[in-house]
Amino acid sequence: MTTQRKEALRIRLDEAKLKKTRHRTMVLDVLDQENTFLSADDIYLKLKQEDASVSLSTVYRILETFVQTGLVSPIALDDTKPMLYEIAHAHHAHHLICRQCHKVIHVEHCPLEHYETRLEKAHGFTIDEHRLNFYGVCEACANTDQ
Amino acid sequence: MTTQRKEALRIRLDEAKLKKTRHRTMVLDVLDQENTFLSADDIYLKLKQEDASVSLSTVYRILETFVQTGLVSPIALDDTKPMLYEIAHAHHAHHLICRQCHKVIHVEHCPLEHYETRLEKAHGFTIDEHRLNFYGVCEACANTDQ
DNA sequence: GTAGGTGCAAAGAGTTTGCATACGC
DNA sequence: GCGTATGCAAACTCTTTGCACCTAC
Repeated sequence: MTTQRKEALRIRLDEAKLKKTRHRTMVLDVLDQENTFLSADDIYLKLKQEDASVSLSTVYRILETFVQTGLVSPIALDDTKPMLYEIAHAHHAHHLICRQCHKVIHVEHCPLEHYETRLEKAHGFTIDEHRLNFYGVCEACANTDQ
Repeated sequence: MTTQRKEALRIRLDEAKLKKTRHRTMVLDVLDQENTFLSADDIYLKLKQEDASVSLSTVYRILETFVQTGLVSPIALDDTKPMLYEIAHAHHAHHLICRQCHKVIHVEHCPLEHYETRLEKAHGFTIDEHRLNFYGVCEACANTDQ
């Protein structure tokens, strides 16, 4: 990790009003670099490669903190057991998720804004969030299949 | 459970090519009656009220069978730990989920069909399914809040 | 009668927690 | 130096599995 990059990560922790510890910086770095859904264990293993002295429970605690401060979003993908996490994106986004390679494509455009208002009126519901994911097979996997 | 209702449930099991056991009928009955998301444990407790001799592992095994035959859909709701299940609906549906009482409103209309085609072309992705859930507060909960 | 469904207990996976120590501010 | 982050181990929750027995067909 370059000094410059490290500094950028530390600034983001600072903005979230969190102590800038080595482990938090590393977890944020991994999530930011990968830019995909990762489990606590995925992150733990990656950290291990750089620094032997990390514990899985710390990763869980850091992720909990990050979720609460909005740095990271938890994602209940499909019917997978371990909870997955991704770096929070500035914009509300949807996902195209490949069932084979688990690659995730982020779709920033949201077609549902007007529809949401209609739903609220129709059902007397106050909506604060929606989650939309598409599942299928990406181009690369479709090609390697044959 | 009336004889008539029991018979209707048994026919549905038969159509799924499953042996019509007492426990399977009961699990299907609970899911059908409640028409909401239930965890394996929720179902287990309800069955216990009618019949003491049921085990939780049987409920899990029945749910797995039902999911495979398409009678029931597993739902990874939000960031909840236990997996939830609901009776499979004939039509693709979306959900309005109340964060307070966990009531679920089913929305049968889907505004995404054309959008999905556009996405497929734009990203070279073959989409086989999408999941759309709205989170917020229902009318009843909003009223009791004050 | 046979294939497969079920109960029980034990194991497994993922996650959380208590406590002593280490570290950021 | 104070408050909190962390490591370790143990506990906890949800789910699966092995095996003997039972039930639907």
